[in-house]
Amino acid sequence: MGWKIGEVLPAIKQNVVDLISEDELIDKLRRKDEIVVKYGADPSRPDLHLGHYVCLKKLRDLQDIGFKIIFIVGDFTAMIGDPTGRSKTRPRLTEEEIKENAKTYFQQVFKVLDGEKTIVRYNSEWLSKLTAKDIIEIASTYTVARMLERDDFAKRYRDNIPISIHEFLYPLFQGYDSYATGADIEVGGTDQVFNFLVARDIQKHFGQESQVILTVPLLEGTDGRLKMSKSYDNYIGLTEDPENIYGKVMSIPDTLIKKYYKLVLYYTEDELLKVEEYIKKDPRGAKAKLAYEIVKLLYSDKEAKEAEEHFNRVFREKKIPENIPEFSIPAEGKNIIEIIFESGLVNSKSEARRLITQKAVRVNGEVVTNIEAVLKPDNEKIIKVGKRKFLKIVHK
RNA sequence: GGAGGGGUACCCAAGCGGCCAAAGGGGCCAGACUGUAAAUCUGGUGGCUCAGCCUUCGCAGGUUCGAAUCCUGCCCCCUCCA
Repeated sequence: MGWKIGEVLPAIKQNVVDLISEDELIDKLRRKDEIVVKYGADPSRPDLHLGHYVCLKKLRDLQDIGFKIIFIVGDFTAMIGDPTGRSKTRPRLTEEEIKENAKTYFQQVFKVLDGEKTIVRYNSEWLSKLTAKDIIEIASTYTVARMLERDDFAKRYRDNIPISIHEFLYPLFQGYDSYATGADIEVGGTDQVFNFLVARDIQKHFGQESQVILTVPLLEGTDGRLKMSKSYDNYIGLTEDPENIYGKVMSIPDTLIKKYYKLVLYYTEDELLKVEEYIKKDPRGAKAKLAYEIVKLLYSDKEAKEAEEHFNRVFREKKIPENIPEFSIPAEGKNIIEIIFESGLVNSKSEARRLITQKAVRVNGEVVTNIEAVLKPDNEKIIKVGKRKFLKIVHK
């Protein structure tokens, strides 16, 4: 069949940071009819966010070109548990939990990738069969000095923060995954370059052609500083409801607007020039359009419209939202603190008390100042806590 | 294996017998100002039956009227030597 390199290459390179190396890629395209693309996923965290989307989108590009996507679920490492960092041991997952996570995982993944054409493999298939002898052979391909080149290892070593021996094994096993699947290309975020390079050496060691590395930029989260991640709580989840996605996009700093247009909406350079003008003229408008388009991308035009209407209603016009969770109280009434605690709006009664003291709680628009206040379900009452938590009081 | 240093709240980090629910910073929450932007200012940030009480300073005991602070044992981390 043969690839039209002139057409394929620009598509491959769009929104890519590292391509190691272009020559090798071209060489592979010339020689091979089937190009295997590997993507590794961590099943211990099944919630995907926009940061993952950037990567998945790139995989989709490659899938549309006609490459074969192999999606590897890292169930083996998830079962062992990877205590990266100081004292936090990652949860060890059982087989059932992994299967369960994988299910929700792929519901999200196949919003972007074509499920029919994607091959899913679990790395326990081959990793659990390795013998001590095999593992020593794999480990011998790398030196401690080279391992310490990895950014986070280097930093921890320098700062006297412990590094466990087995942590050195993970990059090696990831590399072995590439060998086991015969990967021609591996795709991931820029923070993966080191691991991907290890894979090249391991493939070579076992007499296989080295994979080409393709990395996409990391997307900063809603705080505008750190990469989007669940543990920084700055993420926009792919399965969050439209209202939340819209709201969260609206809360990103202006400096990020263009990047989101580029990486999530895949605007071309020409289009981005226009976006830049738009941002300069009307930053809020540019961001609202971004929020709209992202919801549309993940859901539909209809839901994007609704999310926008909801947002404008609640945050611009300061009106109450259309759908408010209800909480029933008995006819004789109930203390305000108990209401907002028991309904789950806050985590403790102390917190409820604090918020009232800070004038953050309103009933029908009136600031509540009295901690002792008792509400009765006689007429319609809407409680508002902070900027975005609402509760409707109903009779039991 | 030997010698020394260290484990404090979400994170970093002070405290080293009572005035410590524990300084300071970051983060986070709330309020003001806004465009749910940035910047800035203010307050808050263990729990509860909240002017009081209860639980927290690696874990378990002990000394004391009283311990995060002193003693003993254990666990973990770091550095140097081997």
